[in-house]
Amino acid sequence: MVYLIMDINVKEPFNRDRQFALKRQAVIRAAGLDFCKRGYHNTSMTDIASNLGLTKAALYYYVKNKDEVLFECHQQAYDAMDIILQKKWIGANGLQQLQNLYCDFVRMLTASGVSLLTDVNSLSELNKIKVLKRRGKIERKIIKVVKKGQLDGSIREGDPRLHVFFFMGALNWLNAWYDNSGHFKGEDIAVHFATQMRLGIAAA
Amino acid sequence: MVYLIMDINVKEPFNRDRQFALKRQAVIRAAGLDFCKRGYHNTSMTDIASNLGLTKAALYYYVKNKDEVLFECHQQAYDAMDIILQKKWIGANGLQQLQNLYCDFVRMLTASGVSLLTDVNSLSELNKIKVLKRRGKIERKIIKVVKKGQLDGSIREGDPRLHVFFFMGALNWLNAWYDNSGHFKGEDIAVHFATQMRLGIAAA
DNA sequence: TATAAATTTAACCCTTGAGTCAAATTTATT
DNA sequence: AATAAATTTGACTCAAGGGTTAAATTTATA
Repeated sequence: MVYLIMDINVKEPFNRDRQFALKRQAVIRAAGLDFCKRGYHNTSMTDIASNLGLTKAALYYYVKNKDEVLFECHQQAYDAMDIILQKKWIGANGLQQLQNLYCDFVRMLTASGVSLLTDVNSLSELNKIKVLKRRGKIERKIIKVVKKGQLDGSIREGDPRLHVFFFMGALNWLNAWYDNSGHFKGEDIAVHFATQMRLGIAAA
Repeated sequence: MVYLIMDINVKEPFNRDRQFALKRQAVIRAAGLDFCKRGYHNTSMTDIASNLGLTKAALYYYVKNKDEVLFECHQQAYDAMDIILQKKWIGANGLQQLQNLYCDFVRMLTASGVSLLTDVNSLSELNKIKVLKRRGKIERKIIKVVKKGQLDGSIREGDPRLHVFFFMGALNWLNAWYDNSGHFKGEDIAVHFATQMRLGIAAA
C-alpha cells in the first residue's frame, strides 16, 4: 500500500516499452526500500507485491526472479552514484570536490527512493561479482579524488583507502536508520555529513 | 574447519558448567564471524556447525535455536562495548574521551572475534526489541560524551545525534570489509579511524 | 575402570517462500 | 468496439533449511 514513485512525462506520446520500463524501475525502487527496512531475506516477493498493491503474479510480470530485483537495486544505486561522480566541479580542489560529491550522495539517498544496499552476499555468485566489481570501480574513483586532494594539499596525509572506508561506512549505515518521515531532513543530514566528512580528512 | 577461540584458564580446577559456558560463548563468537562474512540468512546452522568441526546435533547441544545465536552475538558485542564505555579516562575532555572510546571499539572489533552485527531485523520480535533497547542505551551514552565535549568546548557545535550516527556508521561498516588476514592491521585501523572521527567533530 | 558428558549418525517432520501456470478479468489504447 | 496489455485468482511444485530425536559411540573426569 505504497505509492509508486514513477517519473512519467505526460507530454510524451505513449510508448509501451518505455512505460513498461518505467514501471519496472519503480517496482524495483520500491523493493529496494523494503529490503532496506526489513532486509532482503525478511522480505518475501509477496510482501513486495502487496506493498505495491499488486499480486505476486503481477510482480513476476516485471521481474524474472528475486535475485534480479536485488541486483537491479544495486545497479540503480550505482547508476545514481556514477552520475554524481561524473559531475565536474571545475576549479575545485580535491577536498571541495569530495565534499560536493559526498553531499550529493546523501541527498540522493535520502531523496530519490534509491537505496544503497549492503546485502551483497545474498546475490547469486554471478551478480555478486558484477556488483562487487562495480562497487570497486566507484570506490577507486573516490580514492582517486582523495589522492588528488593530497597532492593539491587540501587533504591530509594517511592511507586514502582508510579515509574512504571510514566515510563510506557512514553512508552505508545511513540507509539503515534514515526514515524520510522521521525527525531529520535529508538536506540537513547531507550538509552535516559532508561537513563532518570534510573535517575528518582536511589538511591542517 | 576453524579453530575455536576459547579463553581457558588451565590453572583453574575443572568446572563443567564453566567449561560448557565457555565453549558456548566460543561457538557463538564463531557463528558471529560467519554471519558477518556471509550474512545471517546465508549461513545455515549446518554451516556454522561444520565450520566448527561439529555436527548440527552437537551445535544444538549448546544453543536453543538460530535466533538465540544471533541474539547472543549482539549481546557479546554490546557487552564488550559496555566494558569500554565504563572505562574512566580521568582528566580527559569530551573529545579525548570519545577518541579513546572509539579507538577501543575498533580494537575490540578487529581483535576479539566479536562482531557488531547489523541484521537486527532477522531477530524474533522480542529479541529485536531487547537489542534495539540496548543499542539505544549505548548510543545515548556516546551522545552524552559528545554533549559533554560540546560543553567543555572540545567538540564543535552541531546535532550530537548526527555527529554520532556518522562515525558509528563507519564502525558498523567495518565488520563488512575487515579481514584479519587482510592488508590492514587492526591497530592501524583503530588509530586511523579514531583520528578521522576526532577531526570530524573537534572544535576549531 | 566407572561414570557422565560430548558428539555422531541418520534419519525424520514441518514451514516458509520462491517460482510457475492457465484461465478469467480488468484496464487502457487505437 | 476491438485489441492487446496488465492484473487477478487460486492453485500448485519444489527445495532449503530449521529443528527434533533416539540410539550408538567417543571422550574426558574422577
